[in-house]
Amino acid sequence: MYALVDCNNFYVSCERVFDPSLKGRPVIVLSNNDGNAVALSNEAKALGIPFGAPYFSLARAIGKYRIAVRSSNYSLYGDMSRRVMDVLSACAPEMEIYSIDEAFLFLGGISGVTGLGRAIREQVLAWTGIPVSVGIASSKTLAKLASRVAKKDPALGGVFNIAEALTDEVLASVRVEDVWGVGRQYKALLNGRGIRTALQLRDAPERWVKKNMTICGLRTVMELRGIPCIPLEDTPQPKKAIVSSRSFGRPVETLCEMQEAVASYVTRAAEKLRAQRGLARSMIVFIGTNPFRESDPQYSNGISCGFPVPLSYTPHMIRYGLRMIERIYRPGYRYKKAGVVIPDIVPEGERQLSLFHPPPDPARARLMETVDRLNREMGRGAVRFAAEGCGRAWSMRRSFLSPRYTTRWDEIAVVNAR
DNA sequence: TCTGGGGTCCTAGGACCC
DNA sequence: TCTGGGGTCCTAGGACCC
Repeated sequence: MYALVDCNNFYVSCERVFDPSLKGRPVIVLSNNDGNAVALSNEAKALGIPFGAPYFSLARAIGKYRIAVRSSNYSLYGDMSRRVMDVLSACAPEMEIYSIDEAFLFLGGISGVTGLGRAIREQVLAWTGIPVSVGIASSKTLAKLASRVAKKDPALGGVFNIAEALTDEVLASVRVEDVWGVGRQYKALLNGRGIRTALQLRDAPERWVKKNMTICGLRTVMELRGIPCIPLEDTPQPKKAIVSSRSFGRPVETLCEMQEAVASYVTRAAEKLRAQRGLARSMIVFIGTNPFRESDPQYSNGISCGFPVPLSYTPHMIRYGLRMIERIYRPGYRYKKAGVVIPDIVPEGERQLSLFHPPPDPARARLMETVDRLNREMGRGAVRFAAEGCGRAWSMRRSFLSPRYTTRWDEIAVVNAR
């Protein structure tokens, strides 16, 4: 048996733990750069605010319904996620952390799984303040579906074991696009064939599914039939690619500012790279204007560059990045976004040396270790490269940011100010 | 003034090899 | 008169997830 534990409205719940005045009110949390609503409290959902609505389009509703707004506070959400996962890891022999707010548990020969689900829910709530929904079933896809049902039906008390219900009725009540693995394109394809519910997808012909939805779609169907096909991945795999990109808080026009931004993104990507003990064989830099401003002249471009030897040394990578941005930058445009991709990572232990280049310098490796440790312990940006710039007027907007309650001493919650 | 960021996997087709 | 079979690697594009 598998359980899926899913935090309810996770970002909103994190904000509420430290700001109880948000309880019972409609609350939305915005994406980076205060772009779109990416988390909504139940009260906000009830007002009909759609997931992903652009912030500027919500101005009227926010005033009218006194909706509380927060910018994304990933320092806070990341730390709260770690706390939730810590609690969960003690509840089952095997666990897969699936996303910042979800984990699969493997409940192999455990009896009384529904009771265990209730205990897990109570413990997470008591120890972290985060409410969760628990779905239990014989496959991961069904467990996901069960947790959705648990979240939607308050009578279930947050826990639903699909084995204790009439499975056909449950599956008939779930729309096909709400099945894990069915997105927009497959919804259209399936609807066109008259398949509208999870039950109909479960009973669809295997050959047709394999042909039209690849082996992944077939796995989904088998999982809906209760046959587990998607294994639990209990050890996190190192990333095969690393991306670091951001939209700008305001349009950027000068090469100088673009270079600052690219240097910052390279720095961040290199940090992630070293964290997983990887080396970059190549790097891509891309830039673009704002496609939503159709009246503006549009330009976007990317450039890729292979390194003579794999590396993770930030100053060298910045030097490449600056050269690359010079090649694709064109004056006269209002740029909205830039980013850096490391598409092919090699493990540090498999470093291929070159006859024509000096071997890696241990002093440089120590320097990077020290920089990473300082930034880890004292907060990101404690040590920066000059190329990243100082003013950084282009950096992202976060107008409604809550304090980093759990990771910065100077922002810790105050219980009673008097 | 105004629309996010970071990932994964699968398939088809072409180049190339013996 | 007549021209196979099997395999790998790479890339682009498309689907999905949170």
